[in-house]
Amino acid sequence: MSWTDERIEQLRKLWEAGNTASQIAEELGGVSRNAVIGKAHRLGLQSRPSPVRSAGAASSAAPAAPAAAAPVAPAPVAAPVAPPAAPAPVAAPVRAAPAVAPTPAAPTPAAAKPADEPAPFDEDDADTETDTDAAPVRSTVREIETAISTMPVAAPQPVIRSVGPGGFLRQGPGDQQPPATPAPPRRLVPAKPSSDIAGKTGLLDLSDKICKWPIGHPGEPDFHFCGKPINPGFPYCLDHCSVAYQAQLPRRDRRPPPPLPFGGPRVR
DNA sequence: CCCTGATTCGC
DNA sequence: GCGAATCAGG
Repeated sequence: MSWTDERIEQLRKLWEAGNTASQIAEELGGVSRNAVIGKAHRLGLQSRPSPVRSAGAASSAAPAAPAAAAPVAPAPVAAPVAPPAAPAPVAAPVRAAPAVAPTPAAPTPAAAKPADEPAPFDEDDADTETDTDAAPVRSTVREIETAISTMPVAAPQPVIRSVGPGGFLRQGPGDQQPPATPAPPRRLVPAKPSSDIAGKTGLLDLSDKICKWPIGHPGEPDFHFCGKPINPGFPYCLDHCSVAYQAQLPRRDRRPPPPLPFGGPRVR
């Protein structure tokens, strides 16, 4: 994987936003943490508070700003509650709640990028979670511990929502609980060619004007698509957008996505 | 142990 | 220029 202009730009943004090298590496994909750090330095990106900083104080770069000016890596969970009285107005909450411009206006491709891909087929989550995740769970525990230990005692957690480009409310990390559209219980039914989909939006009826949210599952006799008018710029209607798109979390804080029912986008 | 960023150095 | 290996602090 090479450093294309896009990737360099992405690296710059993420680096300046205060993401760690590991997070950036995962975000970009195809590169290691070291690659990211190396590249960042070659690009002359300003170094950030490093564990190893103190040793060679005078060695190279500027002695890294007086402590107060660098609120860079806030506690994962508690961060956005009290923005530090620091210069940069926007940069603070990056880690816990990615700064998403609340402008409902024209969604730029970048801003419109949802939290990864929408994942309509998610009623399998529970299974996946209990069955397959042994390792991720451990790191999650660690993170929770860290979060707790760094959390202000009994801080009231305000509900923070960011507004997606279409104007819908993104779900916060804490409130993904009730999926707005609970998928119907799965029934295994042998695929039958045509059946009782009369009046419903079938595969062949899809266009870029209507919501492509699947109702039911492929192979079921009444499998069809939502078909309502889309939320402009998105493949789904307003309702389904609010289900499909959630605020971006740092990768390490996410559960691995459920296996896709079809070939995924790309395996890394 | 885990994490982090910085630096080195062979390619 | 690139990035793995290494270093070193938290």
